[in-house]
Amino acid sequence: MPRAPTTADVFNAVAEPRRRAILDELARRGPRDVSRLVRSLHLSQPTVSKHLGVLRRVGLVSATAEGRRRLYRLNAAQLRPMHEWVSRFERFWTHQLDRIKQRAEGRAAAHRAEHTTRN
Amino acid sequence: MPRAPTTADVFNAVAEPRRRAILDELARRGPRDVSRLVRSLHLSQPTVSKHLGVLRRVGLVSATAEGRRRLYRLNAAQLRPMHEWVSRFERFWTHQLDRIKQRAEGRAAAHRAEHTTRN
DNA sequence: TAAGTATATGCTCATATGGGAATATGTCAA
DNA sequence: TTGACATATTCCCATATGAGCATATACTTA
Repeated sequence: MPRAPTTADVFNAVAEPRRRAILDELARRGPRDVSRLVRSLHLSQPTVSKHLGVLRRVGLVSATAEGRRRLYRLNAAQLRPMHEWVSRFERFWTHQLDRIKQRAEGRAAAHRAEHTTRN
Repeated sequence: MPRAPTTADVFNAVAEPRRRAILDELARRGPRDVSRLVRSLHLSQPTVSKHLGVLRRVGLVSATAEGRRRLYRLNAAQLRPMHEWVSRFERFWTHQLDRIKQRAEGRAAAHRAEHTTRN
């Protein structure tokens, strides 16, 4: 079974640096039309449109026709599951205690490894 | 310029569901060797090894030789930049106030687009 | 209606991916 | 040593991607 259709989920959509750039831009400056994004991100128009297409498909942005231009607006709520997923790991670098525990485990394993075998 | 080598960064590494599963497992149960992961995740051994390879390359896990098996251990700190990036969007779904503000910005921008310059 | 502007799409190309199967490598046990 | 186990790597294949270019679409304005 080859790779699954990727750009169909938020994690993959956001894995593309330029798509993150687009989201950043929309978050910072509010709704923007395509040409404006093209100018601020220094990308070709088709490239921007395609990335916006991916973001739209996963619901991270929505577009409203505004004459012949299209206003894209951030729909950040779709990032929530991702935020929740990463947040589950927050404790690993936040709490001193966990850091210590983790290091201790590390040492134990290293110690074990050192003595069980000779490499 | 075709696509950039992807699995070279954390965002991409984590875009793969099975790789997230591996990280989840390591986070929940602590260090694990490959066969154990193979069994709990119901994936083939080569598949697991390959995914671990990607995770290792981006620093999300580290391995210590433990006899003929290899103990993989989570290195969640690498997720921090990602956590920080997503967190910047947290306000969009957390605070009622921001939600309202966002809509207001949206309207303002729409208004501007309609009335200001023609590109 | 005919240009002109703003966006979206289609096509092609080079490359990345992930899985499966087979195999290499390294390690332990008898 | 030899054979069993644990893990990594290689090869092949089908498919996904992203970029550039050209073109289709839509709306707007002269």
